[in-house]
Amino acid sequence: MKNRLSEGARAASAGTNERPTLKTIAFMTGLGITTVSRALKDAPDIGTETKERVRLVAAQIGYQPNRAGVRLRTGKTNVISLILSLEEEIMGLTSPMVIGISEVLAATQYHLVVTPYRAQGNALDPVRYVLETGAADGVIISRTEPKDPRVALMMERNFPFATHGRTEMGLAHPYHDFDNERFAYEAVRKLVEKGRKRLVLLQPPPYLTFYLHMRAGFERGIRDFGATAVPFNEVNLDSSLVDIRRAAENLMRAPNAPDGIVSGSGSGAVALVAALEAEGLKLGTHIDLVSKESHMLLQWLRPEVMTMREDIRLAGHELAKAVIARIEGRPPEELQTLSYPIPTDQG
Amino acid sequence: MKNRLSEGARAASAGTNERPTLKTIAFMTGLGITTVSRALKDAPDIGTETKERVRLVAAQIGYQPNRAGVRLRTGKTNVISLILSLEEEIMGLTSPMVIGISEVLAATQYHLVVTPYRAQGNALDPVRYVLETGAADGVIISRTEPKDPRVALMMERNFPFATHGRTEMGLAHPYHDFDNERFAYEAVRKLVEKGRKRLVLLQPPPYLTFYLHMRAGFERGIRDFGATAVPFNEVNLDSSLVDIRRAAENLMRAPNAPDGIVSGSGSGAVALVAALEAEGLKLGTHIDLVSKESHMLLQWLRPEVMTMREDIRLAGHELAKAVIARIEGRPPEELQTLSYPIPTDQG
DNA sequence: CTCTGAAACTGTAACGATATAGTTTGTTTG
DNA sequence: CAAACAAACTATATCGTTACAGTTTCAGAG
Repeated sequence: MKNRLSEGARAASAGTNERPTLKTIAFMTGLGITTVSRALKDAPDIGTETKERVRLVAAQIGYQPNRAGVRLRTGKTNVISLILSLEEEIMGLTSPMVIGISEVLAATQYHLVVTPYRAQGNALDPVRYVLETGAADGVIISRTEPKDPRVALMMERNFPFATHGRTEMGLAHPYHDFDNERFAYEAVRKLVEKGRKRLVLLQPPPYLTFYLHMRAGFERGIRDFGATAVPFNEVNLDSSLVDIRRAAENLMRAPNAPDGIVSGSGSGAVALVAALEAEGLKLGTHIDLVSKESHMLLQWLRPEVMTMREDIRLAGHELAKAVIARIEGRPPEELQTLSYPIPTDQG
Repeated sequence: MKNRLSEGARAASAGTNERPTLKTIAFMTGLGITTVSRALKDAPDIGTETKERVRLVAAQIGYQPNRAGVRLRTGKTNVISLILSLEEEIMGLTSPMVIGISEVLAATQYHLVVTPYRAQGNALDPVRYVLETGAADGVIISRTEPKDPRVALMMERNFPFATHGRTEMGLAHPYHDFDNERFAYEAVRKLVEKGRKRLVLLQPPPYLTFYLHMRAGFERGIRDFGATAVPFNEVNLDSSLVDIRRAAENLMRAPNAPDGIVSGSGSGAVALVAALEAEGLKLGTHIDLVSKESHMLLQWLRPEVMTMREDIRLAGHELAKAVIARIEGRPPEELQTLSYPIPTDQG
């Protein structure tokens, strides 16, 4: 008894600057540490009035559970890991994604840890790291492949995660995706409405799932609206802007050059525009361009380009909510969302 | 003895999937847990051959210290916290900054945690959070003010941090900054060389340190090169693009409109360009524009705009290296770096 | 042959939290 | 009135690591 009292006194009296722990509250309320812990968890075997008192004191002294203590004892990290490709910079998707996720996590106990990997070939490494070290309670990945080994691994281990992009493995998992099929289909429609017939798609690298979607939408559009697809496989959305520009310049000089282009990203469209103009072609006159974009810059500098917005920040919101729901045990089927191209006002 | 043996056996034999701990290694080598811990730390009271053996076994079974254990015992989190404004999205600085920091941290034991805050007025909250909960070993902040309360607080507590941007408090702390004075000075020089005389600056919000720098460079340029400064205080770099555009349109319609503009950011320049063109002005003919930019879009779509690059990814590198060095005890004076505007080839 | 000291190793407690298995108190019941 | 039970609370052990204070062993000194 005397023992506990003096320990408690130390915990409480250091006062001014020491961080309060359960022991501090236990001393202040005269209760046991276990009781305090259980009271704060609203356990059924603690008296109502006691819970009240404990909560009051805890709030008063600004108690916040020590994360290391909880993590060591329970394994719960209260961390969500965003695994991202360092190459993703090119697309500039990182900012709004990080911000979107942060906005949701800010209202929870979760922290966001960014775990990068260098090349597409190493995409599995950070996932393995998280699984092996238990570094997070949940993971968000992007750039999914139809048969994605990361998804396979996490499903097998029953580890909570959400993907930006879908897979095709017959496994239900949480995801958020942009409807690239629809985007490409509508893009073709717009071009054909402008009288364009020979169309090109600046597409994602072929191993990513959304390549399939965008390609499918493009081809469905070609069929439905009666246009012709011109091949353009020398570069893709992961290529450098310089390479895209060069390839596009060659394309436009070739016989049977296209008169309409669909670009899967805003930065890709910038390179395309540069190429077209270098070749002396005028947007809206000789050729038309429809592009997806996630910021507004293209819209402002080249209003002739028809754009459809993809809201990456929203994607961050959805993905964060999905992982958390998954951690809380909600079934994956309920955690799948799709967002649709937002048509931009044409000026 | 028998007791330890059986515990060790459990630790080791679970084998296939349990994560190895010091206990596992202790059992495998026949040593005590303390010895293993000290051996891995290369303590002087452990035999050379023993260290060798321990290291070998540890590597073999892929031992990685449990972060929660270390953190609970020592207080060392192995976390760097990047504190960022959710408003920063506008400028699109977040992507390359996060990536730059990640690239440096990847080679260390540190994880990157992103801690956001909503409005400029709440900038102190996340810093307090980190200090109070010991959530990180070091902090990176941006958008510094001349008298920055965050800097004051962390200096007072002797907490390791680095700032993106300088302060003016007579306190030496690690920072990385872009030389905005030089940028604005050179920008004015370029404009005057083009024959422009009446110049405007789209500047940062006045409470940030780099407002002072950019303003000083601009005014020094005005004096040295013999031009006139036209006031433009209705908007700043934090304003929405729509507001900047509207303000710029008004400005151009006013009597004594400027014939040269310096823009402190690429996205600001986009809004300015849109305004100029809406007013029927042609870049390079009626007016000239010099802008800082961190990506390449402006360069590609409006080569008439003279740009100077700011390498944010490099800033991330420098900041990450600086906090870590500070954590390791290096004096702040040695951890201050400046980067200079990178002139872009004009096409 | 004892003593000293260095080298090499180890047991114990503690960091803060929680799961588990209690204990205490008081009330109900047969 | 004893037995049974529920309500409210608590001691102990544990997660993995490290600081601290030992212990053991052996070589060399006296």
